[in-house]
Amino acid sequence: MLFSQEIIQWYHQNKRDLPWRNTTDPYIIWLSEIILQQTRVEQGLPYFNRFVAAYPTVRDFAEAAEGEILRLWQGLGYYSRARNMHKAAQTIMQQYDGIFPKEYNSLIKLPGIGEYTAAAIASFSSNEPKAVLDGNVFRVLARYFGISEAINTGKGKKLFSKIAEEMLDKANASVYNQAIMEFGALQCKPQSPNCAVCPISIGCYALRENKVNFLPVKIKGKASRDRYFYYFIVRDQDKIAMQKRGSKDIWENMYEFPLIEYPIAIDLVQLKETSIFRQLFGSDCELEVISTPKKHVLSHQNIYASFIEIKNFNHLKTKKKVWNYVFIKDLDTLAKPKLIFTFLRDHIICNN
DNA sequence: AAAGCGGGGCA
DNA sequence: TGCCCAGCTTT
Repeated sequence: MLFSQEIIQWYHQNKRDLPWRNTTDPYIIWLSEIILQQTRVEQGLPYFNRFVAAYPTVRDFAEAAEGEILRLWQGLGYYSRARNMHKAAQTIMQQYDGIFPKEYNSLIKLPGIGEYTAAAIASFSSNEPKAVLDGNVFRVLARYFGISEAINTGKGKKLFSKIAEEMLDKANASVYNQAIMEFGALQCKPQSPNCAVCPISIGCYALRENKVNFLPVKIKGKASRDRYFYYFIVRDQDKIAMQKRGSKDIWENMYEFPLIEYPIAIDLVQLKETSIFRQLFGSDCELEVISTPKKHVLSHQNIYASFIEIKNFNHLKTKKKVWNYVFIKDLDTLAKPKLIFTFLRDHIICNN
């Protein structure tokens, strides 16, 4: 049997029942696809359900506030996805009269939609014959055909893209695309794939040559860099100082406590002597360490975060005019990075 | 072409 | 620990 037909048959027998598979509505499929970028199905599933409930139509999404969307996205990571979705939804209201496009060539122009996502939405919603190429497809193709070209170079992507298009069952693009991804996720897994019961083990290069654990090939990225964050808990009765992060760094537009970032790890005495600390808090307040340096790992950074409460703080004696104080009861309406909302939860300042 | 962007799960 | 996950955008 043909490669594509074997994969499709396997899919019909082994597929998971996932909510976004019961529709051809491109809006719903878009929600699921953006959420699932670089994200496991189990992690994304509860977010998908929340977004469908909160924004049943693309109009609802477009009319929401960015802060509300980010709050719903809180904890999922790669927050530019949420900001780009908001822009895309507004573009669809303006340029497509609120009708979510199904054509690859229209989808690819929307913010946050790249080649993979455009192919996925187009094929799932209207069976347009565009092959998806995600981490699963790279792995299945690399192993089955024995492709040792790296998957994260321009040359490699071009090569794999060509093979993916050749293997696509053009008359059944929707089912085939979902099938090969599901096959990669459940059967041809990164670690310990289930080669013993694989329907395409005959013909698999990697199994034959004992290279399953060496394919696909990926060029390693740069090592993570270390950053040292000193967060300050500044209370004013039933309020607490919060600030919104800017652009060109992690967690854009999300909220955190007043922060001093320092290039190296330092202790409280050194911290109080820094000019930035004096500008923010003066020199006659007391500090109490609430949480000693906690390592927060991102894909490309290690953040060592300390949480320090400022006592006896008189803002009138500093150059900084006023902090943005937020009622503690309103904290849960703000979108915060994981590092911040877990701190709040663990110290019972608010639930999330 | 390479870097930047989260958070979680698993061996 | 290192690697990977239904990748995209910016530099």
